[in-house]
Amino acid sequence: MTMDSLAEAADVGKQTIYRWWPSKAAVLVEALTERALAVVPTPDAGSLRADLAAFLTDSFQSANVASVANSLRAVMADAQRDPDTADVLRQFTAQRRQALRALFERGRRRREVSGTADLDFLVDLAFGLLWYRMLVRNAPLDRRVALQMATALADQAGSRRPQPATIPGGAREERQDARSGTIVSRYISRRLRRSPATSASS
Amino acid sequence: MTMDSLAEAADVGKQTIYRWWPSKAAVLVEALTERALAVVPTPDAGSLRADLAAFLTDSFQSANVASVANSLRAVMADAQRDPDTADVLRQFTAQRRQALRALFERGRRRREVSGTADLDFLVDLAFGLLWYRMLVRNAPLDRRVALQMATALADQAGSRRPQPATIPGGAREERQDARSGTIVSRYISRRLRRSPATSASS
DNA sequence: TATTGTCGAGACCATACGTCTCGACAACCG
DNA sequence: CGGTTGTCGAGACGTATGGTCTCGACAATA
Repeated sequence: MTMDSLAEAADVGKQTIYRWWPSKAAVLVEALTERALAVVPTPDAGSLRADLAAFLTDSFQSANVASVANSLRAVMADAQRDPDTADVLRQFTAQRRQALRALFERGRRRREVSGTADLDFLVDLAFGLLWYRMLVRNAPLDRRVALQMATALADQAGSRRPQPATIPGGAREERQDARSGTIVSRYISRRLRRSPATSASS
Repeated sequence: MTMDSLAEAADVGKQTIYRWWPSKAAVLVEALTERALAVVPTPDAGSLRADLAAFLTDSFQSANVASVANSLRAVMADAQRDPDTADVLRQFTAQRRQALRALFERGRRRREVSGTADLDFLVDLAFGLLWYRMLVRNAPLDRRVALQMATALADQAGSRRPQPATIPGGAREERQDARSGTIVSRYISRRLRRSPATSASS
């Protein structure tokens, strides 16, 4: 997924790509957005579970197409280093979350979703598993899992359990470490100080 | 999170780090593993939900410490480019999943978990949301969310709903695209062919 | 005092994003 | 028909970063 290989595959100069798009992430996300909108529509399937099953089946199937998954993985990786890429990724994921959230809101109008259900939480459950398995590659993302997810989400959405109240003093921001250095540099110092010969020198 | 900055922060030469660890990912994961084992124990809290609440509260809290989250994000990003880093990350996540899975298995002995519950699915729900919010940074990972997750997981684990059968022809492997090039290079070609002046040249 | 092994420092190589330059070519204009 | 302008493909270049290599310094030991 390098820009050189993309330019060569598209038979254009690298500079031409940068003439029309501001960054690598912009191109990837634009192509992915177009595909997502084309492939994963949200017709009314009659029930919340059926809506979810259709959306998730299509989404999971896209995650099984190598070049789609590779593009998503590349954007996610770059987003961890470049704030601009992170912004682009956030816009893309917000759009995808909104598409799924709309299904829950439709279900709410059908009285299939309880008034206390936390839709953001449920949406992130779905995309969380999708991204986790796509990034870690520890388990498949097949149709069975999509249906399982649809059932679990519809079940949770309908349950009338009260949500826990927001804790007043809850730490929302990332806390910077108190002591100097990161946990890693401190770990390195400590590990080397204590008889480095016993270290994991595999 | 560059190796130069880590070496400087630890007051050692870069080569010294590479003398005792095979790669950057190895150092990060070793430090993270030590911290995870030290900070997130798994005592028996009496019930499945209480066990989950303790584990998830601690895990989410760690994800709110900047240097821990940054290290995890760096390993995840590098794993998408380097197969060796991917292996190290898979070992780390497998260990974390096993720790959480053990809580469900304890719950199963307590008859709090139904025999048909898919523990791998439930475990990936939890870590999926944790990683998703840590990587995308779209919503907080506070104690309220941890408790919400504990409730939802305990609920799903106890439900006696039959799991969908595995689809026989389910595509487990990533399919390589049929046509040549990736969806991105094809998108670039198409977009530039059709009046590039109308493109998103923001 | 001489030998040996590890250390810190920094040069070095490879990769990849993004920029800059240059010659070619097509469209348009006088 | 010939000149101007703007975009194109190709590729050199700058920068950042992971990982390797080299070298002088120093500590332990005989």
